[in-house]
Amino acid sequence: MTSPSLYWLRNDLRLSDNAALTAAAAQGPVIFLYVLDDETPGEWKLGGASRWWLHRSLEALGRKVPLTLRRGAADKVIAEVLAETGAKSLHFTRDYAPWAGALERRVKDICDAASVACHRYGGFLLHEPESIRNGSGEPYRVYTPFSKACFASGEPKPLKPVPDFAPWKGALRSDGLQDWGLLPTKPDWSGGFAQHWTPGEEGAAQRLKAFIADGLAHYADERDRPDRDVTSRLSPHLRFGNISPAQCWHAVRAAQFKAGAKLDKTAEKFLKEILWREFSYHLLHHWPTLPTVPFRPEFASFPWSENPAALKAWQRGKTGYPIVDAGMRELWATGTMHNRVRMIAASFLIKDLLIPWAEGERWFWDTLVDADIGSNSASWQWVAGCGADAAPYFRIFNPVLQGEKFDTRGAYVRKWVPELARLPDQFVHKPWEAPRLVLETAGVALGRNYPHPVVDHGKAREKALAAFQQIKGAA
DNA sequence: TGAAATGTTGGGGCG
DNA sequence: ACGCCCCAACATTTC
Repeated sequence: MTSPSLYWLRNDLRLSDNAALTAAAAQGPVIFLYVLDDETPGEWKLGGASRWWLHRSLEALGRKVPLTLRRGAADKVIAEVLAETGAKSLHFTRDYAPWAGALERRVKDICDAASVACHRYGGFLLHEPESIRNGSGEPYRVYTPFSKACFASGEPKPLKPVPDFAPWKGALRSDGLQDWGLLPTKPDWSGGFAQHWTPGEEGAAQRLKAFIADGLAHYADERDRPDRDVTSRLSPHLRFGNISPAQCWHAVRAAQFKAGAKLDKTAEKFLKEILWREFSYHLLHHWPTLPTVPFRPEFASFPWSENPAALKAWQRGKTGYPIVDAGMRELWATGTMHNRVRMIAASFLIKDLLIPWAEGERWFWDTLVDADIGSNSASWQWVAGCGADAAPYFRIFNPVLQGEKFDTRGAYVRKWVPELARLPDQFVHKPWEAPRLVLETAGVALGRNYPHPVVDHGKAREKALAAFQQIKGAA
């Protein structure tokens, strides 16, 4: 009888374009093992929204293949399963989190000791972080040359179809998915999530198809508009590997090719966003302290504020700045936030409230369904001005102007901040400027059913610039 | 993948 | 008719 091959599922919860599964299937009957690992040292335990997505993804995958679910430190669990099954090979997709390298080395040692062939594959990224280097052999610290190097390295490899595989028939203990408690109970805040998302491989494929049909043509022009619906919303699918970046890339290229030159600009724009994800992981891999330590060392002495009340107002969408509050409420209700609004809300936390970026990073980690250790930390550092190739610190968003520019008629604000829905366009991004009568007519009572601004943006901006002066020249 | 402050220009009102 | 001023509109610089 052929001995089974062990396929360790990680952030690759799909069957198609999956190098690890393809190789495992070629070796023998496949054991599909997923380990819920809250124990590996140094790891960031999954946040609440991510756990919801994980549950739904595993549920979807479990309808197609028999899953073995175990809980514990992944290396220990793998050792157990190898011993229980006599599997002779292990296959997995590599991960780039700061704690993952050591874990993968321990797994390799376990395999070596048990004479099991250990195989590691890429696929979570288009380019392995080691493979993209600048002229002097260093990792890139600037996005634009990085992205050019990616484009220059050619198109991603052809996609792998779902392999023929035979699930292993041996008896193997598995936890019940329900018993993992990944879904919220008291209270169950996930109602809005189910309306917005279909986690899993099928959902990802449908989302990609819908994006190419409905969003891509306007992506370049309207991707910054939260009142439109042109973004791909693929990020959580990519985060958990419901889809691979190569699948997204090839599908967009195919649509571009089919449309003649018509989609060239907009397709390029989308591919560049995929490359921001690559860049984030490139940085994370080469600078593994990215989640906690400012990339630019002078920011270590930045005079941040302690302000628990303001932090809470931000988290709950009660800052009194409509575009910020709309974003934070969208996040709470759906597990996502439009990209432009993420920048505005993050800038507000960091620069208007002077709260450390890591507080925002932590909140997003818990509330975003696409919370991702690479993109999350790189993006927070980017907004804070302390990251690699970051926005300059003094680029401080004005939440009113940003709202007026990108949510021109306030449709996005009205959707997520219904207490402002009846304000005229002119005041929907700055209710404090509306005359008393206008507020009354719209049913807005500032300080009662919608907060006064927690800070005055003009003064907050001055304060932020002064704080920045304190670290200028420091290192 | 900004915003605000400051500088420059040019058309029109007006003495 | 001409110069002067005002001030949008646009451009540049600074944070």
